[in-house]
Amino acid sequence: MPVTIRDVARAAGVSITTVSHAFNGYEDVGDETKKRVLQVAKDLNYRPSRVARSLVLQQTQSVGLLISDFNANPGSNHFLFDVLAGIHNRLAELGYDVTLLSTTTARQQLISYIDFCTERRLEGVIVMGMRMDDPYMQEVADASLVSVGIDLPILSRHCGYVMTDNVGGAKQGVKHLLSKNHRRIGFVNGHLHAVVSIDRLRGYEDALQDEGIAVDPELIVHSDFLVEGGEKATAALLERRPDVTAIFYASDLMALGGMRHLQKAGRRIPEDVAVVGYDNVDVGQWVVPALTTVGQKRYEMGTSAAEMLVGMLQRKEEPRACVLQAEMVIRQSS
Amino acid sequence: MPVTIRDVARAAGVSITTVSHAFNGYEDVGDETKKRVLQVAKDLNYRPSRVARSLVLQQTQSVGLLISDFNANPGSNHFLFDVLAGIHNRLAELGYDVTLLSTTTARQQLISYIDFCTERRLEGVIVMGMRMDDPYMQEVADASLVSVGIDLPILSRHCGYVMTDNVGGAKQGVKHLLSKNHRRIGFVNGHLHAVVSIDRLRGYEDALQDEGIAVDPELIVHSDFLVEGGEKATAALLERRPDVTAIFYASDLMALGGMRHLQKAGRRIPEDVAVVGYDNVDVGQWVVPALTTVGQKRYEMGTSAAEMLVGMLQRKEEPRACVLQAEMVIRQSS
DNA sequence: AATATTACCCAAAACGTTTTGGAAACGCAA
DNA sequence: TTGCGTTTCCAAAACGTTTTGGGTAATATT
Repeated sequence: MPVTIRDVARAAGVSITTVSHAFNGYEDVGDETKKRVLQVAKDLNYRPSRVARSLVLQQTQSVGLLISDFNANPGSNHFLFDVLAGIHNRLAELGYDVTLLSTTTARQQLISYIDFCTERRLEGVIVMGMRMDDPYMQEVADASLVSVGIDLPILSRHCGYVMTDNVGGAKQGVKHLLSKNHRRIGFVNGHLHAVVSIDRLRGYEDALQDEGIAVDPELIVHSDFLVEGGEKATAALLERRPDVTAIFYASDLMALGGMRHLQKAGRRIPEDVAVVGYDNVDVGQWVVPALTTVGQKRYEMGTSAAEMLVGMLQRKEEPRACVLQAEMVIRQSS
Repeated sequence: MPVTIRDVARAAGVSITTVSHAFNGYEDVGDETKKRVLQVAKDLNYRPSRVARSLVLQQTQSVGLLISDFNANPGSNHFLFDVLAGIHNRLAELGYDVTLLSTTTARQQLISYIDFCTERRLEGVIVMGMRMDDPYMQEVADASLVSVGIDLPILSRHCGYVMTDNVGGAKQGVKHLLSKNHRRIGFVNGHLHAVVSIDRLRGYEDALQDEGIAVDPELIVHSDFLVEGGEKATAALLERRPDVTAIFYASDLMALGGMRHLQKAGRRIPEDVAVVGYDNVDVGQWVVPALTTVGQKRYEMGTSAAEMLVGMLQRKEEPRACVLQAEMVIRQSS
């Protein structure tokens, strides 16, 4: 149905070789014929088939975007979408197509994500929204497929990653609190099998130690990154140490839950207890008081991942770890 | 580099025809050979090339997902992401790949989105996040490419759409307010060149008329769907009609802005002024008081769009308008 | 014994490109 | 005349599949 290079060749009275050459900037086609071919092609609305092109060139110029399980990440959609936008836009600029792929897809069809990619001859893949304990992690780790992970610190022969500096970010958040003269600062962390939790704990400890303050284990409590969890964790923390003057949360959602509990318990924010979250979710600017938080450069994470991937693809660059700085967003809760 | 059907054929000592037949469920291959071929294929890690397959079959089994300009929709990311998840998941189940595409991509490379799709031999396209006055709209309208729009009420020979019932939704929102005995209900609408604004106005009017209440033009004010706009519009409305007892907003963001102003102005919510929004953004459940709103079934919009598209593709179904019911989410602000 | 049927298998063409290795035509120098 | 460079063009192979239209041998039917 669609018009082929052969149609153009026939209509212009030349060979398909000539048409191909005219399109691809070869020098061995006369000015006169070149103009004619191009005109005919335009008239016929000719568009070269990428699939035929991919077949002969043995490269598809397209990469996969693996988003783990789409619905498994409630509350982090804003994050994923911004990163996705960055990935797509940069990749488009660089001439690559991006094909969506989720682990549910693969599971539904009982196919590994590697198989999915090789069938489609995807040249690389960017992975995001995946937890370290996801069974697919092993696959991306050992794969010979070129890949870069978002917030997945695995570095291997063909696999780089980009993430934000979580220890630095947490450190900034706590330092901010310290600068407001808080000394008994609670920390509500996420579960410890998440990489970010470990790093943020490090940042928390580092900030205190820089100031010569001993880390008090009673001030640290673990939760699950979500609102309810933050609420309960805050209750537990207040029970144990009613004298905290500030709480640093490893996620905004937990901070939101925490603020809810604090307000119920009659503590004013920030006068009685200051609150700092982590993630810079949209919600943060609409709660009262607006939430101080440390945010990630989401869009930039996407563009960086895109650039790293094509670097590995085109210039055979080594996979590396790209860590971006976090950015403090100071609002009214602290 | 990757292993081809020829490699398998050679290793199994059969022709490529036989390998192809063995893989595709033909009956004319012996049990013995079939088993051998499959085993060899597995050993060699053979994966049939989709691009070769697409070329000969003349169909790619993949569709485009056009997201207008990615960054042009601040605040509606959550919406787009959920829809995207629905689209992708359903499409994957139905055996289609989805390729990302934004109008910025096309603009960058000075290529129309139609050309983008035909070059890649995409079989159809789902369009979302686009405004009716976007210059690309004309293209999707006259395109011969099979397509379905999200929240884009254009119906043509090859083009269907899915959207939520905005007049019904607005009607529900206002009826809810009426049921709480409010009689002077303000309406902060979006700009009128957005289709949804016109429908929501209709719903507002219908609800009042059903109750025998005259529509008072002084109670209606236009804004821009965003927070600041809602804030100003609310100020203007209160100025003009200080006696309103409830306000219905055409977007949650405007409602958020409105609540901010109301609280500044010393009006209690919902005691003095009840508030109902539209969209069910995540934020809504975290502000105090939590925002009553009318929401769209975002994920379901995605799956519906996916189903409509493959219906048109595979069963030659006629393009149709699929309108989903809105759902009231009642919280504390009303 | 001849013929029809069945069960397996395969060669070759096709899909729409790119690229290689010339060929034809021409001008120019020997 | 011959030989040689240029310029402009093209035929054919290749990419990895699917599908058509057989073919061969063994078995069943007459």
